Amino acid sequence: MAEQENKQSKVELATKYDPASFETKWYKYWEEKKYFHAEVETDKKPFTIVIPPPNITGQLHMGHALDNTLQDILIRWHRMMGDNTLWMPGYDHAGLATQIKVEEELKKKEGLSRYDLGREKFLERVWAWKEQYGHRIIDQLKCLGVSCDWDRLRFTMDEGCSKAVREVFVSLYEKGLIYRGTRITNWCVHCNTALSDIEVEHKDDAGHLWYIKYPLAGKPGEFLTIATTRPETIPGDTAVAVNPKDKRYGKLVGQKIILPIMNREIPIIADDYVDLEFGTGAVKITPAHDPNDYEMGIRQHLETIVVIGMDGKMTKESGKYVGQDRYECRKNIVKDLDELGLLVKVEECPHAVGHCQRCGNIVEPLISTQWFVKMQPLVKAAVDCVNEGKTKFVPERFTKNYLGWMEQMHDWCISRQIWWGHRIPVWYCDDCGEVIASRTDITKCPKCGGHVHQDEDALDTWFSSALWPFSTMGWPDKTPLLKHFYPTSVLVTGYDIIFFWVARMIIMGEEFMKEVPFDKVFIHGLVRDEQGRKMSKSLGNGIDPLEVVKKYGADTLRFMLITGNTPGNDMRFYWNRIESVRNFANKIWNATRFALMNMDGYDPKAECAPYTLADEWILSRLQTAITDVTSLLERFELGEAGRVIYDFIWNELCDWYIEIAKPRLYGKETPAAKATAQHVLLTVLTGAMKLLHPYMPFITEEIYHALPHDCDSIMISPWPKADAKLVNKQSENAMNAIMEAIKGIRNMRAEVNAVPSRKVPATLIVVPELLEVVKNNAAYVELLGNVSELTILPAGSAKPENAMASVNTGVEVYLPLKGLIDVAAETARLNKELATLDKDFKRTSGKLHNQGFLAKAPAEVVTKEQEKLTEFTTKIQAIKERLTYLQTLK
RNA sequence: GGGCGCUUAGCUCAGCUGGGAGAGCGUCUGCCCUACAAGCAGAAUGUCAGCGGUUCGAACCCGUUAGCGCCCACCA
Repeated sequence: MAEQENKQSKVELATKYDPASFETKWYKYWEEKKYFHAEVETDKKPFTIVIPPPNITGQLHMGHALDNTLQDILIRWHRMMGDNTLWMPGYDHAGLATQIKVEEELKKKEGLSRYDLGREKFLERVWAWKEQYGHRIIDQLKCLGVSCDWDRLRFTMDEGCSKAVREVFVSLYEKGLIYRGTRITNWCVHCNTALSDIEVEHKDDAGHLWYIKYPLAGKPGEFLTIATTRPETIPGDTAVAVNPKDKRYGKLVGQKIILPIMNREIPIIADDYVDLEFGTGAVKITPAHDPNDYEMGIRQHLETIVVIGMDGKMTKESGKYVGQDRYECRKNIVKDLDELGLLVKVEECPHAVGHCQRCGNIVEPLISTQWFVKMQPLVKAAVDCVNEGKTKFVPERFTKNYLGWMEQMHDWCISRQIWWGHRIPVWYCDDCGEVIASRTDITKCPKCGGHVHQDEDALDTWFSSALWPFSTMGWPDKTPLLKHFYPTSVLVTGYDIIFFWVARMIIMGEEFMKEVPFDKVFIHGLVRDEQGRKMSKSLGNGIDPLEVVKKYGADTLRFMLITGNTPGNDMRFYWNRIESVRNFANKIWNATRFALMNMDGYDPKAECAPYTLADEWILSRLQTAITDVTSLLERFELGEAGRVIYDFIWNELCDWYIEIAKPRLYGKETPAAKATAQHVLLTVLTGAMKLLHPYMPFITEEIYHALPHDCDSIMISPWPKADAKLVNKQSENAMNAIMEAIKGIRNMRAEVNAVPSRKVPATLIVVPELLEVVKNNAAYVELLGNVSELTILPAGSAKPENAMASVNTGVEVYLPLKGLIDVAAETARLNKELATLDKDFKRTSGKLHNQGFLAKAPAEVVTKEQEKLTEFTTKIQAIKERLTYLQTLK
């Protein structure tokens, strides 16, 4: 029997948990077995997630690790639940970001700009770059263990996604929801392109407010003082405005001013926009360089003079400043005004200045011709569906964020003056001037047959991202995939891209699918460094997830990222938390080693003895864990669910059950008893591994295979279901009482520094309802309390003399430590306990004497309080008796 | 100018629909006991930011104040 060839017990596990030795192996195994792949199974419930596509420029960072672990947990859990589970992966061409990267490389290696190469050649380079690096992040994701359906890997610029982009663009154009217009927009003079509003980051700059005298025309020596933060735009002024209600300036409206330096006459006008309180109440108007002035220019029919060019340098309209950088010009103009005696004063004026999200340079509002999406008609459906709860944000507070942003959204500038991306599918006829938006490329004008040329610009990257939930599933074709898996179940992403991405997906989903793209939006926070700072390249404080995986394993990183924080909140990365999770993995590892060491002769069909109290208890606890974990996962409380699993494995299974089961497993009882213990241990360990699998896929798979198992992989094994027949509150209560008694013994032993090698006798005095069960399980107390001689007496029995006492629920414990009792210390200890109990007693008793409480509190709460009161009373009485007794020893 | 979040043990954070304050790390004590020293057993430590309210009962709900942080916003 010793050498019986058991398929399961021959697997040897190393003494220490070494994730590197098996993680790669299992990932390959899963891929080979096609476990990640999903086909449409119409008889099953679909569960779908589309990945937030990482950029091809990207390296995996902690944000990705968190985001994808969250998704993987949900995906693996649902797959085990038997759902038809699809995780659609892909990556993003990241237009501007990638272009900048390739341009930098080109500059560095060959000293060339993209213009030197020309569009076609440059794009070849970007595609080459994409081929070389694009897959890097995918491979990195695999190291984390994510179970995406890689057979369906998509790219925002692949044929299908491009087709969807064209369809959406042309369709919106035909509906009049995309238009081309010349207006003031955010312009990055460094990246040389227009930007949408949200690509501009507003940061407070330590600016100045310059007060400048503008001479009144025909009234020598008279001035109107204006205040400005941007003196370099003075050459472009075409008016000075005051508020019509402003009594100070009323009579000046209609008069002219001589624009300093330019010596050009401009009118003084009245406009409600002007704030009476700010500055001097008179404001210079530069329609070409300020969004508000631009609006006013239109209202008031003002001239528009462009003095800052698209390159950020002053134009010839600025006169002598031509060619100067805008900030160089600012200094010079201030200096010149000062010399002219027109500078009144300068004030500190911190104000928000827009910076380019990509390059960090200050964005310039400039007039250019761009393509826009008209948002107002699209917003309503996207707002309604959220208000109606068709899409729910988790945590809920982000709903308000979303709705607030939607309400005040301006039209979306979608054209970019870049080459890498989806080229705008619009052609212009050189002959008749016809503008043609087309789903397919055209070579001549459909109207006059004339020559056509395509719009030079590319689309905002987020335009294609907005279609991701359905473009990846084959839209605009009516595919079975789309029919079955759309809308997706949940979208997992950080709060930082709700506006960029989530909002736009909802808008496009509603418009083109007439359905929300996802039922739930699960929002998480940022991973910060130990000091709470954002991880960034410039700070150099980023921690490479792959480094963590290499040192500690993907499972450890995953579990650490998910636990100990709450959905939607930022978290900090702590190496010591990594270590503590690694210790947890090691704990599991060794518990499994222990189980395997004691599986000799294990036969699942062997005759078993009846369950012991500990068996009933741990099986009952497992059912509770299953119920709790499942319901927490349903509510997206992944951190709490993780904690429940951790506690169950470490504190209940390892600390108590395994210890208690040892004698049976060591064969110190009957073979049937051993078989039972083996069976229960395996059942519970396997159940726990299943619960843990979504969090720690690798170690659980390794262990699953080491133990007797039913499936080829834990990841396709069924998710545990709580068995009501195994829930046993009575056993739990009895076991709790015994555990408390053991703790009492341990506590007292520690007080007197009784070394484990020295066994001590003990006496238990037990209430009637527990007497039987404690007697039957005296062995637990002897074993874990390290007791030599255990005496069990019914309540009311005479208490042992010269003994330390510990009063627990239902069980009093006495350690007769001959001559060892330190009466003073013992008295102090008991007094302290008494004080705590006294407080508890008073609070509980107070409640029970409160008519309001008795009348209004739920019956079960009242009952519970009554039970507590009895407990406290008994304990207090016992302790008091001891104290009296101790007095006699003095 | 709006909106949101946070304030709980020395540190980092949990505490889910109100009903006896928790974890990890750190600290202290004792242990290499045949799964695990990446471990075991035990211990200490909290006016749950302040104030007011609702309630029989508040860390939790409402109001308010303070500190910190974030997001949005076209007042030069």
